[in-house]
Amino acid sequence: MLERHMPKYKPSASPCPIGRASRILGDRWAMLILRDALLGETRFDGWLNRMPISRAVLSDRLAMLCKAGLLQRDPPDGKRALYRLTEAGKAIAPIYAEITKWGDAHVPRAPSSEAQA
Amino acid sequence: MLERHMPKYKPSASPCPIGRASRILGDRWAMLILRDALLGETRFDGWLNRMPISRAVLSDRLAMLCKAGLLQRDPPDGKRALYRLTEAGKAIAPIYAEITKWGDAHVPRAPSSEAQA
DNA sequence: CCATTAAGTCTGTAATACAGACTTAATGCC
DNA sequence: GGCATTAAGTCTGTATTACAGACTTAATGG
Repeated sequence: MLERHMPKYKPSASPCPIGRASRILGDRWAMLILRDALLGETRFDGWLNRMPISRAVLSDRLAMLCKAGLLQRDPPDGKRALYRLTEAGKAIAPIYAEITKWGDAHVPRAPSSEAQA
Repeated sequence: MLERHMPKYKPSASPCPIGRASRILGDRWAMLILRDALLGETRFDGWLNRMPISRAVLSDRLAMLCKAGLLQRDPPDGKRALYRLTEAGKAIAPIYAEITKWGDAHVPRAPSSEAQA
């Protein structure tokens, strides 16, 4: 059991709330995991099927989001767990509403190939 | 002139605006660069002095944000350039307002050591 | 009790990040 | 014009992180 990734989430001491938030939200997979959590996803394999993320990275990001206090693992250990949004996690909904507005208005879809998550 | 980084910004074909936006905003440095751009920063060395980012990565992210249409380099080539927010770039302000509210309410500051960007 | 499945870990390889030195062109000053 | 300064990078070598995909382990269902 070599603990190869341990950093997970290191909180920031920045006085700027965006600086602190960027440690959590400033990651492509974390943003997508939280989007699906807001849509009701709670299972490891659920996220795995929704987006092209590897098991190792999903495991890492879920642990990060738990440590940062946005998700809660239930039960805390063992295999068949649910990941649920905490109050802090649910509170990102307004951020996602604004990102949705902005993305719709200003980030055009790439022509084609395969549409990904 | 080995062009070692060329990917820069690859737009997403996802129908979900958050999926598309995550290619741009889902990066710690991009979030911080845009924050400072909203506060008026326009120069390469300005960002370099405001946050502990390396020159190579700053160069890469500014190019990405230009390619994604949030910043405009002026002049397009040459040395002493200004990076200015485009309309799409300025339009992220409401997102940052929500992140600020959320960060203030739900992301506590780490105890101490050095406060970073 | 046994098969299945959910939630991981492990291994090797490829990509990215980093610090810090180096380069090159525009600017200011005389 | 000539020359120092500075702004905006690139280059090199090393360390971290990501990735695909096989393997492991424990809970569940019958």
